[in-house]
Amino acid sequence: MEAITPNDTRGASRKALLQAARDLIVTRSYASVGIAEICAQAGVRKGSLYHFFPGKEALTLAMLDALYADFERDVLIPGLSGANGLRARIDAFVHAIHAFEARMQTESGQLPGCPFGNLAVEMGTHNPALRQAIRKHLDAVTAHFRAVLDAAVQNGELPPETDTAAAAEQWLALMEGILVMAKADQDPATILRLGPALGALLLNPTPEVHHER
Amino acid sequence: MEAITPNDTRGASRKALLQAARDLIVTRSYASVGIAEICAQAGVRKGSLYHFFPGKEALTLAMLDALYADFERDVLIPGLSGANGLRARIDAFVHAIHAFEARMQTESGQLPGCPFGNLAVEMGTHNPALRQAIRKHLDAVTAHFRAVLDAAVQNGELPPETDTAAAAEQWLALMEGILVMAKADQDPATILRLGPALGALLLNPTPEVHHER
DNA sequence: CTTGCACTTTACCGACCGGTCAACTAGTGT
DNA sequence: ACACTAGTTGACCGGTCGGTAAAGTGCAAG
Repeated sequence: MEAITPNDTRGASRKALLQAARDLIVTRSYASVGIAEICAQAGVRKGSLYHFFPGKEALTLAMLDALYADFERDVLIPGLSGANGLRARIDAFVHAIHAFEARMQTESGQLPGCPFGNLAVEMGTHNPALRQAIRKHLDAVTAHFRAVLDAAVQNGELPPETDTAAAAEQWLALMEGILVMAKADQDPATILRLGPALGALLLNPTPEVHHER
Repeated sequence: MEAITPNDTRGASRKALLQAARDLIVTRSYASVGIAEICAQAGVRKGSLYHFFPGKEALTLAMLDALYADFERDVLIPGLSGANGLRARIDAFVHAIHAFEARMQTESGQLPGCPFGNLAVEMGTHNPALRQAIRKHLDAVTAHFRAVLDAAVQNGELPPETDTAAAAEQWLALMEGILVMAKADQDPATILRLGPALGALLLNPTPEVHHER
């Protein structure tokens, strides 16, 4: 018999490795965290890691998938769908991000910024596999933003000719930039201070857009 | 006799080390570049590096000072002061950044993004000395942006009640975000595609600003 | 009882990490 | 001629890196 009780110890080491990799890499960086440290934190021997994953990169890829799933469930969807109206949704999203970063700083002593943006910056120039995986997750975030903007167009809160795809991309870019600044400050207040810029960017009729992509 | 001819070989190794550190760290990352590699690229033995610098961190700090000086001279000042009018200056700045990133990609095969933002992201959570040095350089960039915005207020292009300090910070945040996205894409076209967001953000009367800093 | 398999454990690999050291070289001022 | 010094050199340090290999463990199906 098999797979009837998935909630036993089967896969416990695998999960512990994914969680340890997440905790360490998110709060520091890919290169500064070693296999040995991940194994120690997970309470697993190195050989077991290589039983479940071909190597550090594959472990990180799997960790990012799980991280995005949790981020979508815990931050993205609740933060964007709670309120009604575009401005309220943007504000709610900013506060959801602020709460996430502030909690991380309380728990780990560090304000991590955006885990995906961080990895994109660190590995963008010399690890194509990781870069493309991150790119996919960022596109998924953009799709959520666009859905919110499309709803605002439907409501008449934004003019019907709004290029919601372009605006969603700008939304993500500004959010990433805000988190870079907050990380440089190591201060979650930076998120609240810069947050209003999102409203200024998204609630105004965007001038001529060169739609090239 | 001394210091009458600073253009001889005195300090040549030091300069070569700074340049090698810049080339390697800017196109990759701090952690992925080793002392040995920097020395090899500079044509200098390891012992000499430790004659001029106490260690890797100090070398990086000095490299960042030189990098900011060049960036200010070659990109910031020409890009911001050339044209007249706020919109034209923003556009010129975007194109200056685009040109810089496109040239870097041609020369080194990699689109590096913002070197300061990159280091802030990589070291922000676990190297306070580097983080604070980067914070200073980012503040210096913000001051340049603010001067441009103040001139626009003087011209009447922006309303007199504009909070130029806040707007300059938003300008930097959005620029950093655009460069994160461009690095994730490894495509300079992303800078031009997202560039118009800067105009949308800065040329509109920013709504209520919680001035807390 | 035995075979097979998923998983674990431990010892080990060569390469590289940042950093140290003492000896040496060459140019300078006295 | 001499001493001083800034700069250079190459050998060396302990520690860590990501990754490998082989033996061992426990459990479940036949």
